Amino acid sequence: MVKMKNIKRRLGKEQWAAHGLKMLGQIGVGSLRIDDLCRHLKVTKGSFYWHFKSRTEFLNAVLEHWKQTATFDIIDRIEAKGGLPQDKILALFDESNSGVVDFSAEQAIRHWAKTKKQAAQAVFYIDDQRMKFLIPQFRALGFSKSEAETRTRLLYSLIISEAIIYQKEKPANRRRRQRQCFDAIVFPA
Amino acid sequence: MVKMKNIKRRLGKEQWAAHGLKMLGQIGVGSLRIDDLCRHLKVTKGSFYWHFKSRTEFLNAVLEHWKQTATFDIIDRIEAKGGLPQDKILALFDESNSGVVDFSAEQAIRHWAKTKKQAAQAVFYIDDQRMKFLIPQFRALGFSKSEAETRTRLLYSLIISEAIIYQKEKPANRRRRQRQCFDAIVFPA
DNA sequence: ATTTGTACATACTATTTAGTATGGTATAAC
DNA sequence: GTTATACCATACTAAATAGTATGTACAAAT
Repeated sequence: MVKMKNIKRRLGKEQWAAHGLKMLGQIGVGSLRIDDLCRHLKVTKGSFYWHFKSRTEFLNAVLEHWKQTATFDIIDRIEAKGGLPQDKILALFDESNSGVVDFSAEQAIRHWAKTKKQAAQAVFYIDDQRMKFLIPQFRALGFSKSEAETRTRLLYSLIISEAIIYQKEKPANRRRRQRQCFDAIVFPA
Repeated sequence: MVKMKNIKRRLGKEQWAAHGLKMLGQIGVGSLRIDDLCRHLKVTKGSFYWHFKSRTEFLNAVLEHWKQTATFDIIDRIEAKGGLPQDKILALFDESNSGVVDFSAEQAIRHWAKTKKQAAQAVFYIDDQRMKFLIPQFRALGFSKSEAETRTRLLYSLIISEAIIYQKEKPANRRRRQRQCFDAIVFPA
């Protein structure tokens, strides 16, 4: 009754948010113009301002969408799949770099967090959630509490950096290099 | 018509670039407005457009300033000081996190690199320079070529992440945590 | 003291942009 | 069918913004 199917042409809030997140990742908050967004979605501002009362409200929706898709959904998928601790760790690492999930907005949002408190809170919360997921996996591998925290930090730093540092490598080379870094963290000699 | 009563200090290109870089780190390229920059420097656009023929040209100058201050100057200082390999590595790590050098623009520029080819080239070049500095230090510590590259990557990822991941820790705690990560990379058990 | 070149102010234009007002259209519910 | 609601277009306004034109102030060299 309440739920309504989305037919091709007409857009819902989620689709606006999804496209907003995509643009955010490409050009950043400061450059995100409503006109451009509308042009990209082939609609006009009349539509935009029906869904959102302001640019700010829209950006908040984008932020929520990011929290959901770039963290909760990923962790849910991994937990549902199950497996050994090292498999879960590897799964998180892979999802972050295989383009399955769009990590291009990470950078933009982290920078955005410097000026917007809401973005800062979201980023802090998300970092915490992701690391809280990783720590028990390392503990299950036999690392001490302190060691598990350190290894989590190292791996999380690697994940973030891989999403941020510009690479010119061929995919195969990159994967081999990433694997070496991964092993150095998860399976220290 | 109004006479100038106050003697103001006049600005050079470097000072414009330095303030530009500072603003860039705070708000990002997309939000960097010339009017704001002028207001911040307490001058008007007449001055700005005397030094730079356009916003784009100004941003290029900012980029050059970043390359100089955030990389070349740092490496020069460390090399001048000398010391053991592990000391140089630690020095680079410390300079990146101790607020001695303003790393706040790193994020902004890396994101900027997604849309501006010149920024992308600069970032790639700078990453390469920094890692090229680190690799020989690890080799001097006895690591194999492959191992040295992996450890360099891990440390560099840590450096970038520490500059990007929002922290709420007390400085003392943070330094201890960083030290543990550092040791895990440089002095593996 | 006059000239020269650097640095800045003031006042303007053209364009872009967020947001509004209002009317139209497609779809689901009746 | 008709109606209600969700979605979108058109046409505006006011403010912001990049860039220009022109005149002024100051310091150093001549």
